Amino acid sequence: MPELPEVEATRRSFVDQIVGAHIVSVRMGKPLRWPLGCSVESLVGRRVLGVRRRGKYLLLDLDQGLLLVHLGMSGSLGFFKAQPHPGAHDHCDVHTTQGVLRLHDPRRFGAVVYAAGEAAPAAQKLLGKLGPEPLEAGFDLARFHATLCQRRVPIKQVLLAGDAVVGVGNIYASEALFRAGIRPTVKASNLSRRRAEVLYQAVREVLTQAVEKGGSTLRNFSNANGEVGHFQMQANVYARAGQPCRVCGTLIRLIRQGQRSTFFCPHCQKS
DNA sequence: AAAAGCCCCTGGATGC
DNA sequence: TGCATCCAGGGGCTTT
Repeated sequence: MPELPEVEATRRSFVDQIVGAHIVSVRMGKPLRWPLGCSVESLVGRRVLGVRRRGKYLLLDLDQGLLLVHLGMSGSLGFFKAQPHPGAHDHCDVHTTQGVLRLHDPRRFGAVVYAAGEAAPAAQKLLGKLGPEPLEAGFDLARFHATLCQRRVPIKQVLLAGDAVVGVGNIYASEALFRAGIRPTVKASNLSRRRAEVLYQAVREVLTQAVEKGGSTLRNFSNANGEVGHFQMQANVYARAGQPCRVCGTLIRLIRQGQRSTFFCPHCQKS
């Protein structure tokens, strides 16, 4: 369940260690969600110029092309100075002159994809339809509200869809709606401009706090240095069904929306 | 164009 | 103790 905060925490945990490194070799394990899109040999000798994040994707900029990394829902990256023996769920090792970047992903919903450039079809297929970044200046309230107005489905599902805003997954959608005092079942197009603004701010605040806490570690997420996140300790609703709301004491409820669980407080999120 | 459902995968929890 | 079943869910894809 890596969402924006977990992906950003991961990025920060290894960017300084890998920048400037040259790729020595690449080992792929079992098939991931998508094929690499190039031969491993063709990556040898390339230099890592930087690591960026777009939504839940990490972009490793190379001196020629880039690697798109997605953690899926069970993926995590590790950066090791010495080469560790690969385990059963280590499906991609990028050996560099400064260490080994490893993707560990038991469920293999993750992916490592090569693209010749950000505008290349391989990259555009994954990045082309992504909405605005919530923590950047380009996240525009008017545009956010306009997108909500077009959607007749529950607001929770719009937050997950990735066109109004990127990086919000199942945990932070529930948390942001709690913070905004909005019931997850409300039709997105029914939200007033004022309530859209409250939600817009709530999304930014929740994600910002989560990034500061290093993300959430519910099962086994850790950043590239093996450090876990701590935001789950302050989750108000996620995974708290049947427990009292931290604000009003009402029992947190669990419902299903689009085959996913949603948590909310019936009292704090009346409509 | 929007919406709903499918499907990829495996570890962990639950039930008998 | 063991086996079957269910659930977790990101997100592209297909179908309605």
